Amino acid sequence: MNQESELQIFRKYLQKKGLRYTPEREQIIKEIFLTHDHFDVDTLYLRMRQKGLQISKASIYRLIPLLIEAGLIEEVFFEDGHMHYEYIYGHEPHCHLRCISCKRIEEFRDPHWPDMEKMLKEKFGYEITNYKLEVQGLCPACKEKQKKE
Amino acid sequence: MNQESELQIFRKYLQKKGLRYTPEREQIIKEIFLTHDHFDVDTLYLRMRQKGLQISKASIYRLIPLLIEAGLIEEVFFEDGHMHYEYIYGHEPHCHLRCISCKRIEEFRDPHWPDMEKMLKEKFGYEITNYKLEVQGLCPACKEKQKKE
DNA sequence: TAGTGTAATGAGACACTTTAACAATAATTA
DNA sequence: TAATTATTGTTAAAGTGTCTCATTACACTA
Repeated sequence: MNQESELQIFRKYLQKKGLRYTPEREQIIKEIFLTHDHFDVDTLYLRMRQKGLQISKASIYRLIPLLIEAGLIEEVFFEDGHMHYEYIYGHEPHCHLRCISCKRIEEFRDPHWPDMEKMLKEKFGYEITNYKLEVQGLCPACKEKQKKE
Repeated sequence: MNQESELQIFRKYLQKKGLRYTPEREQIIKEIFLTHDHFDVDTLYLRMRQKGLQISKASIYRLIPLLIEAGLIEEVFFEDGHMHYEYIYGHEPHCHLRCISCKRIEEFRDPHWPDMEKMLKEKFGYEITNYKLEVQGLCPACKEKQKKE
């Protein structure tokens, strides 16, 4: 791929803000970018500890708003008492379809989004920065299970 | 209007579940339905206290999942460390457009939702129960303000 | 009407996530 | 080198939401 790497993006962002690129931040970011998946602070923290990386939770919490502002990650939903995040840079924008029974999450593209964005810009005058579409329902498997009961 | 009242809906729901319709629950529900607006637990609690209605927070917290399951309210977004809810029964389904600067929230209809719902049913086999579309951006006023700076 | 079982309540304790304060440390700048 | 500023880990604190528990209210039956 010929797009800028996440680290480059982030270093530029820090530089612009007069902030520092520290070893701790690098380790956290690399860990996040390793899986390119949903994550939350606690599992990220534990995963790093298991690898022997000793980073305090506070540093993770402090890093998250920076990564969000740099456009690398995004809040996706609040569940089980804490926020879940998602790596987004270089990913196709997508929506979440979650089963209310088994909690499984599938991703899908919203083909209408470009139209919607245009409408919101024209009709409401907004400068759109991001959007989040979350659909809840029963997945096929859980639907079957409910029938049998 | 000739639709069932919220209280009727809720009483039916309780009956079906073998739960009880208590004065406390009635007071909370009436307070929620009074404004038909977004709310969170703490402000609802304080509002009731100011009116001299003494309801414990625990009762509000306990009631919320019931109201959600009865289809009367919905979680709308998590902000400032707590969840915000919205009365939905009898309301046109709508989406939220929020300004990241002034926090103002506007509502709009998503004309593409019926198509999307159909697609998700057919392509993913889901039985859809609800959807939440939240768009963030800069409102016209804040956009102007930023230009001047 | 009395008795029994279940649900609901308020109060407070509790668990948990996230933020803040602080002193120590590292990087940057003059 | 000295001064400044950002960052870190630790610890404390704030805040939300859940749980426990004793008590109360209700529904049902005898």
